Amino acid sequence: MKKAVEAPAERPARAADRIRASASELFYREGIRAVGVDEVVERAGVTKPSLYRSFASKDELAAAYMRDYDLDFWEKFENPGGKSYSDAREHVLAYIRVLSTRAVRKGYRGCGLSNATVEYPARDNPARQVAEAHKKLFRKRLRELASGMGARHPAVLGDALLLLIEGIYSTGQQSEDGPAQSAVTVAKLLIDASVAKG
Amino acid sequence: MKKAVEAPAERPARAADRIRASASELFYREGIRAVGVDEVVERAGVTKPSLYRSFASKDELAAAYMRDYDLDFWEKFENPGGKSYSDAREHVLAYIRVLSTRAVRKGYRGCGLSNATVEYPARDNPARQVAEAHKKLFRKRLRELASGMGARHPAVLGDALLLLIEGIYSTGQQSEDGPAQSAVTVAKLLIDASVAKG
DNA sequence: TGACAATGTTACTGACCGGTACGTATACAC
DNA sequence: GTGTATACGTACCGGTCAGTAACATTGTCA
Repeated sequence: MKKAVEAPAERPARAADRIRASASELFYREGIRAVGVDEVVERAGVTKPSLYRSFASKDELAAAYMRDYDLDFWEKFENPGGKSYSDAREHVLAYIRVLSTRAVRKGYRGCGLSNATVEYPARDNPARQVAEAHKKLFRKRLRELASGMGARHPAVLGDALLLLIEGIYSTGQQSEDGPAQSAVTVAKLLIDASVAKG
Repeated sequence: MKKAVEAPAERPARAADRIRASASELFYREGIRAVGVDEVVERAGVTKPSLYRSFASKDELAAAYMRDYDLDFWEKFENPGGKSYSDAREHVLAYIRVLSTRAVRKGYRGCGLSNATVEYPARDNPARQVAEAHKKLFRKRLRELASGMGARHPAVLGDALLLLIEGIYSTGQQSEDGPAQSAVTVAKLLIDASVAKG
């Protein structure tokens, strides 16, 4: 036997990676301030010094969480439900459909980036800075898609969609069966009213 | 001389009231978890035992903050800009106008109730419970106003307005000059598209 | 004057927080 | 083997957190 049949590609998983995964889950579910570094390392099955070898501080770990979240977001946004879309209208509607389905379910926690902005009002916080940069790009992307839909005022439709989506993030964690139920209908209304007919 | 010219109506201000005021300001501006009880009492100019004579715990103080915020909110919502409105459409638009003006300014911190929901995901948290109850009522009130506008589907228009407003709260604290700029335009679009013409 | 209520003063607790000094195990190089 | 680098753990630090015990002080009303 060469290498045994077990462990085909499962490397030991670096401590830093385990910590990132653990932090992402805990920070998202419970909030960043609510989770101590001890809890993060315990869940990761490592020890505290391992955390501080890879991350300068808890704030920097939070920033890493933001970057991971950002990456994950764009994957979900650009391929909602695992599919890719060429039509801008269908693209956005698909994202909102998937999102609002999640958002009316129990335990939904909204957008990790928006939540971090609530937890850290100070502009110089590393996590917040990642979140702010993300939101700026997201706004630009939505304007782009609004343009692709043929909106009379792409900036306005882009903003409208952004406000709607952030509204879903927010209300989704305030109650189950919240207004996110109506999100797809509202989005259609918004788009149709913004796109020149004929 | 009777009572001297000074102090016309400024009673000493009960410790509990000073604490409520101090907590409201600090909790709103910096977040509840970010502010310690020591900071609250110091700003109030009182001492810690005074806090715990009037409030059972920090969580209960936070709940009191939520109730104060709730009261303040309804005053602002029902009389936007200090005026009262009989027309539902004008009423909602006036609120959104005032809100979005605040929301594009530096240092805006969104809705204290929504923020508390982000900080405390656990359903049994006292502050969160007040916030959840508030949001339920707010949704109902918006549906009522949508009905007053003559919407074809008041539930949908109510939800649309709620999603929009929560979107303003959220994006307003993510950046200055955010999408809240477009909020009034979007609200008009939404209302006009939802109300039967003719 | 005396009694009561509200508040301040001081000092403390135990738990938890973020962060670190320092020792240890493994693996590969020579 | 011995050196060396990497990756990790044990044990601890000082500070801050929410919350409390015991007592002193004040103002008010009778």
